[in-house]
Amino acid sequence: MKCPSHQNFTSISRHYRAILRSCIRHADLDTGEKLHSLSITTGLTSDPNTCLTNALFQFYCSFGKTSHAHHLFDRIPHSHWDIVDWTTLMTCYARNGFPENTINLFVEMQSAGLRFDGVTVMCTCNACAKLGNLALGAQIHCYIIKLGLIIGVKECNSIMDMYVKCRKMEEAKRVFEEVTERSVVSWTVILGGVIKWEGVKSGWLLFNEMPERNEVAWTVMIAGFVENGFIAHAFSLLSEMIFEWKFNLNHVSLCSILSGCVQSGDVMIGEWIHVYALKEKGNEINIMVATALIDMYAKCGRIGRAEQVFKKMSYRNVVAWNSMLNGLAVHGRGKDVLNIFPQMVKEAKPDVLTFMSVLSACSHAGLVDQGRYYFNRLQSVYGIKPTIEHYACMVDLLGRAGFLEEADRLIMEMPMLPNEFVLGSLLGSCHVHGKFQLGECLMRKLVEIDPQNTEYHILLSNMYTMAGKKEKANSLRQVLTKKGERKIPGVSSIHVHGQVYQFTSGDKSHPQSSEIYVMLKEMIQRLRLAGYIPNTTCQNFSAYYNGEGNADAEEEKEQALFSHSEKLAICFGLLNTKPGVPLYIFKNLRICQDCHSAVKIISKIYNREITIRDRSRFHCFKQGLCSCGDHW
DNA sequence: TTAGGGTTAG
Repeated sequence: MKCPSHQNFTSISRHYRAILRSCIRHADLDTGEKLHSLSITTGLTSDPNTCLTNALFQFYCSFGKTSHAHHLFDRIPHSHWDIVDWTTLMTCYARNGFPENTINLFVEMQSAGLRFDGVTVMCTCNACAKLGNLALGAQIHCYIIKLGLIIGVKECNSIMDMYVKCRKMEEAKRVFEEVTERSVVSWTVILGGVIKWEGVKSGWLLFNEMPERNEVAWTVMIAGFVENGFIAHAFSLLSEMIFEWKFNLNHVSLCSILSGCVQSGDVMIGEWIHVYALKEKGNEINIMVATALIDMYAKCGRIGRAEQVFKKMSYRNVVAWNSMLNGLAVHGRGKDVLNIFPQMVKEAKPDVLTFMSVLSACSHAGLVDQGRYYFNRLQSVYGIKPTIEHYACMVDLLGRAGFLEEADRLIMEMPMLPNEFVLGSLLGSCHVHGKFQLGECLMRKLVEIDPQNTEYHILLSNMYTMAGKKEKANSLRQVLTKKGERKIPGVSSIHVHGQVYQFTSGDKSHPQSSEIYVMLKEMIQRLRLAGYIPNTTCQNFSAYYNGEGNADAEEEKEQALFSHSEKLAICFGLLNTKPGVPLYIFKNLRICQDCHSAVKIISKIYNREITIRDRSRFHCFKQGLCSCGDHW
């Protein structure tokens, strides 16, 4: 090919830049990339002085292609770098999930002696907010005050947001007070913080004080109600926003509200959002909304609905696949995860999270060989360096299945130091499989790593109790008494007719309490007739914590078991729903062994499907069986 | 270049 003359270069380069600007405007990544290839083959970009490099850099930044953008940034001669180039790359990193790179660039920029401007403040504070990096955020704020720099409302808003995300409400409010011309964004930043850190009720008072409210403010308020289980309020606000104020929900609002549903476990609002999204967009829902729907349905116990949404998607990226795989994994559908995984490989490149779902699916379903198979191929076949989370999944898988020595060996071979999740998981397995020596050794290490956590003492003490080693169990109790620490109380929530009801162990605060306890008594009788034997082996600590000092009496232990929060929630559900209606319960801790076997029988004798989401997974009880197949 | 609400885990 004949080499174009310099004049040609300049004119072609000008055309290319115009096309790239148009690609940005029309979200046309494909054409821009083709143009980039063409510019390389024709030698247009060989001269780094050309403005084309800068245009390509801007182009990749606008599409969030961080590595391409950074490569081009490096190709711009350093003498040509200006503050716009720096902040464009920093914003690109902050927006696309790499806020630590934004911070690194900020530090680099400072050491290069460049002064920062308002945009630098905004994107760096945004990165600090995302990372919870209060130290740097506050430092930038102090620097601005010290130098007496005059900044506008936008910069103030990002500083406020940084404080809000770092849970420094007083500082955020102080900045808010100082802003003379507050915008709707200033108010919304504070609103979000108040809802999160001071409660949804305080947020509601503030929302009503706001001089102006746009769709973001409405979305924040609604999501706040949904997250906190105020479903009726959320519904009335949603209809006011849409029908009276004529606001639309965009894909961000939809995702935000769906994420609230996941927090509170409410599926009613989630279904409403699903219908809205279908009405707006027909059959093709935005990929992020569809992914949020999959996550919401899966985490609200409706795995079948999640699968329906997933199957209807015409294009599925790695995030969509991960949501589906994770949903199936927490529902104990390990075999399905392994069955659809080859399909995923054809459609998207599996990442770190994919394998966490695959390995935890194997773990929850007891598929040891398959787990080993994928773990051994992580690096060699999929090019993924195993993280500590992968090791934790693997230790969990091996430990649950009784391969404790293999799990222990794996911990020794790990290239990083084990954390409390890895060791805690193995201690749990020692508890199940009665391995004292290993258990004792693990607990010593765990106490060093995480001295505040009392769960490990409880586990080990229960192990001693089960083995009849009362002295050792008692000495551990004394350690806890000295420390004065208390166990996190178990709370179960149940959704009935769009309302959330919460129960703690032995709870008598509900207005229907007497009815609930009558129901409970009757239920225990029916359970006993059906062959249920209370499992009090792990009960000594609960009774102890309930303040029942003479907890040795078997009957007291049984009573404590009977009033576990999930049993109370089930009684409430049975009393307040029609026969055959499935019950959905959410628990903050792991379901105990006794409740697990009791609920299996309850599902049969009351002919109800009962789904319990505990801290780590779902248990769907149906006709005397649990979907976890007792692997948990 | 332009602040606030957003999808996968822990």
